[in-house]
Amino acid sequence: MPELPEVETIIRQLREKVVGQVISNVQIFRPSQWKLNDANEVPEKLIGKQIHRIRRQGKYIVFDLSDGGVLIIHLRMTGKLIWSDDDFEREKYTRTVFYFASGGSLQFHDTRALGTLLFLPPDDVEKYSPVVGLEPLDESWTLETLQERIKNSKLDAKSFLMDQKKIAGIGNIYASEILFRCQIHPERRVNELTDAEIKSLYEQIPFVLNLAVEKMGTSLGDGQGNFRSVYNIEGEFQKLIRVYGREGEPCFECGSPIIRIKQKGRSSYFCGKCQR
DNA sequence: AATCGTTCCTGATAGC
DNA sequence: TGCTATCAGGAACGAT
Repeated sequence: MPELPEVETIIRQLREKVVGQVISNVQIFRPSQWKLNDANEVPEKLIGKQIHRIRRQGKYIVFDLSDGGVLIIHLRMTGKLIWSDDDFEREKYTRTVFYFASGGSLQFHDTRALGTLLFLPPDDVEKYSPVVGLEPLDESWTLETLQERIKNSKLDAKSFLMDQKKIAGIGNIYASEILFRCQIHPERRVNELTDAEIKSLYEQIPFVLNLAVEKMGTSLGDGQGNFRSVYNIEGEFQKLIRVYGREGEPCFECGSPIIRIKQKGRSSYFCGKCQR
């Protein structure tokens, strides 16, 4: 499932292939995934537009077009963006394909079809922007701003990390991994954390996310959500996973079995001995 | 204003 | 064997 490191990996690879390119065609096989748009009108509005810049906002992929318009894609759980230099076989779950004037195409592939796409013409850009919280890899990431957000929240630590309006980009895998490295129990209320624990979060959140970017993301299991980058290759961070998906297996630090609980309907994995 | 529960979707898996 | 029920997950949405 693409979280910040996976989306960052994707946009870095997309920049090599797509910036400066002009969209020559758009094929839409699942119109319902286009939000706030009549999908029928999307191709004619996008054809001829040049990709000026590609950036990431939380887990959103944002394409800035040369005329001031914006294309926004969110991959949710199973979305993938796969580049092809030449002809390709359209797969069963290819939902939208973007073609480019100087050759090549980008397939939006999404098994569960929960991903979303959105086109904003120049006049509408101001009306809509993905609402995301602190960016852990930006200069705006400071101990003071994190402390302030934590003090004003009654959420448990896991839910706090997952809340995109608090911190942008952390999903289920990295939330568990970060809390393990900070030795914080996922059910602790954030506004009851010690200063040392908040400092640990402040340092470990960008550390873990940066490390995962270096490893080009996490590709776990062989299920629908298994991450692939733009060139259809796996990441390497799964080799560094300490707790996620390891229920019942021994903690690498102390040997006691990793525990799985549900918080807000999501699985959390942690070591009951190492995390307090 | 902050937080909670429901909904979207489909392949894999468990249970009968 | 073949069917049905449940689960996984992020975020928009409406309710509290």
